[in-house]
Amino acid sequence: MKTAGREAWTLLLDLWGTQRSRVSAIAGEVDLAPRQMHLLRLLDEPLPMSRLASALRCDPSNVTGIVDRLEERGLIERRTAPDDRRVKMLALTAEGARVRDRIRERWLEPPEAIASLSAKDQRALRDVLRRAGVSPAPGRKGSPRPS
Amino acid sequence: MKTAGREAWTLLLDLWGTQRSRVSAIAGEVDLAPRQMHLLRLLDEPLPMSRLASALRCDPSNVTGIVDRLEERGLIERRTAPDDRRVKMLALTAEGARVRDRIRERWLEPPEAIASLSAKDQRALRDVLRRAGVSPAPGRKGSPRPS
DNA sequence: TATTGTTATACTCTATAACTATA
DNA sequence: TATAGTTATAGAGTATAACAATA
Repeated sequence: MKTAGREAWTLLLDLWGTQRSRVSAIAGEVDLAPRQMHLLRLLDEPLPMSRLASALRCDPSNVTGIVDRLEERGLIERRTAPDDRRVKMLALTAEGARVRDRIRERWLEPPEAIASLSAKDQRALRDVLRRAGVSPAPGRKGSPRPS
Repeated sequence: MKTAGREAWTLLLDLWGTQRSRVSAIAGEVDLAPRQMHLLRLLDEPLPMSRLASALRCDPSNVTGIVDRLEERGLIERRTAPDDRRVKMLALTAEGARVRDRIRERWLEPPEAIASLSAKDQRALRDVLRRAGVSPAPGRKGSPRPS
């Protein structure tokens, strides 16, 4: 009964496992630590630091350090929000946007296991996952599950 | 053309993103740090430390510390291999096996997004992923892609 | 009073390089 | 010489709690 769901999940976890090396590899290519790479990857429009903390699913106090290092590298900058001077908006510099684009390009490239599927299987996979109603991380466009 | 594969991959990454909180949650339930939880999760038969390093995809020097903490907690023990006295086999204690079982039970429980799919969709997902030929992590049984 | 971000603290994870004890 | 594991080191991520500035 639930067997198919459980096996599907196990296979997803295995596929996920192979991605650990990918994260290090991509981070290494742009000479950033993994979390710094992820923060940059998630940034489009300027966002308050608190939003990044929830996108990265970590405590807000961590974001301070990650942002410090990205700012030292000249990839992002902190801008005090005009309407509420407590919040700081994180904005990409021109260089930061270039690095982010490079990260995304690599990040969104499907791994061999997915790329080698037949076109039909790829469509089937996409359709099932759409129906699974996964909500994208904050900072990304996309339509969450209909209510 | 490649659009379906790319969208499928994006959806998988989103689903993956939701698992970060799950890891912390499960680790918290058994009062272990995330990597300690993962090492325990991967252990069945006694394995040399080097095998765990590759299963965890990290440098062997890290395994020393992770194992130290698990050993202090009485969850695993180091046994010198009789045939090659350089290698240390990691073996679960009785308590370690109990904790590992609890971790696995939670770990293999499909998240809401998968569990709420129709039985038909779950089977379709499983079948496509089987065809994707993902190899499981070392230390697990399972048939890798047929050659 | 409540909230945003920072700091201080203590711990864990990380890779690199040098070391040991075996082989 | 080569390999399995350790130690030392330095840097990064992690949550908690206390704090400043602002609301």
